Amino acid sequence: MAKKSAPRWLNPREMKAWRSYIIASRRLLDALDSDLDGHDLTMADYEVMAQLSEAPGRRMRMSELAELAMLSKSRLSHRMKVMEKAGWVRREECVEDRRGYWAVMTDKGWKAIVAAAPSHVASVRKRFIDQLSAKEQEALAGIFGHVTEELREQYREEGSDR
Amino acid sequence: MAKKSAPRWLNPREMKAWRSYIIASRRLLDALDSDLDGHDLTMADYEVMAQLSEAPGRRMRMSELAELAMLSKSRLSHRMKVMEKAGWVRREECVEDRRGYWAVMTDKGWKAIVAAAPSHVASVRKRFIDQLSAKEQEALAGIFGHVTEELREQYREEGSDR
DNA sequence: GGAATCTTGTTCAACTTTCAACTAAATGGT
DNA sequence: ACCATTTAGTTGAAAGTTGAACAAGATTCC
Repeated sequence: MAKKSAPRWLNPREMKAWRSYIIASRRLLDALDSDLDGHDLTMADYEVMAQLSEAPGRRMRMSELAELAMLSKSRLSHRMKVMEKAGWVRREECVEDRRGYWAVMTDKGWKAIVAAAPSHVASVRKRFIDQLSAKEQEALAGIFGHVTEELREQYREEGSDR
Repeated sequence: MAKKSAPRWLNPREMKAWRSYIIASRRLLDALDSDLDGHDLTMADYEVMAQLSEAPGRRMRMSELAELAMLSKSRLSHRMKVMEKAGWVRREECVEDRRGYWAVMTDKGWKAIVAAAPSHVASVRKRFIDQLSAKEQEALAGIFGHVTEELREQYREEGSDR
């Protein structure tokens, strides 16, 4: 990336945008994670459980779940083992594609996520969403929607050669 | 947190702001990290090196460095061991406070960060900053500056009892 | 001066994540 | 039908992270 040519450093405005973004993000994510402590969940595990809870039948193929929760297959596999031990999920062999498995949320898992959700949402509100005006929320959605879109496009362009 | 009372779920606008923010952030950070691969650096290590490179004499006390790079002391300690082995930094006993150490950037470390910086900045630009208009950059700085400020305040309030 | 307390930084053990290797089943072309 | 390739998912080892416990030096306060 950027093999030659004089580097264009960030000007003060750009630098301020970038720094305040990463600093706030790290602190925010840390705070949200630590708010979840009481429920024996990390943000990543919460995300897995939340996605699964919304799937029809509260079940989903491992790959799809990994995709939605933005985890590698390997990572999901390891986390599932832990959550399975905790009795929150179960894995079921998939009949249609016998290489695959279903991740299935158990009743206990459902109870756990239902118990955690209100406090997590409250935490997201308090630390972030309620700090923003409606206008700011819309601006944010616009900005980050665009960033994701662009990343996807860049990925398509570079995708092969990285 | 939020012991009782009906949970206020996120409305669509709020949800969209929140989701697009975390999704974009995860993908963005992943992309930036993978752009750094070629320099044998992670974002966290880059941050450590960058901070150190800007300190007077390119040296800083471990605690201060941990603070600025937003790492726990333990984590920094471990990373330093790795970077020391790579010859990028050195630890020196501190005379003024004999419990402490100086993290000192070596010439080799300086060369490494100088080599990595242009491509990292280019990557931040391409993936993020250059995607934003000046107005958006300012909006972002405002929003996240405020979030950090508020988190700091919340921490002061809760700080003791968590 | 000295006991209690705080701070600095490391270490150990437990846990989590990554990366590459692997099995087994599905798909596709000929 | 057959072989090559792709896809689903797991595994094991190595690397990274966390958090509590710790040693040793600083500070405070009497």
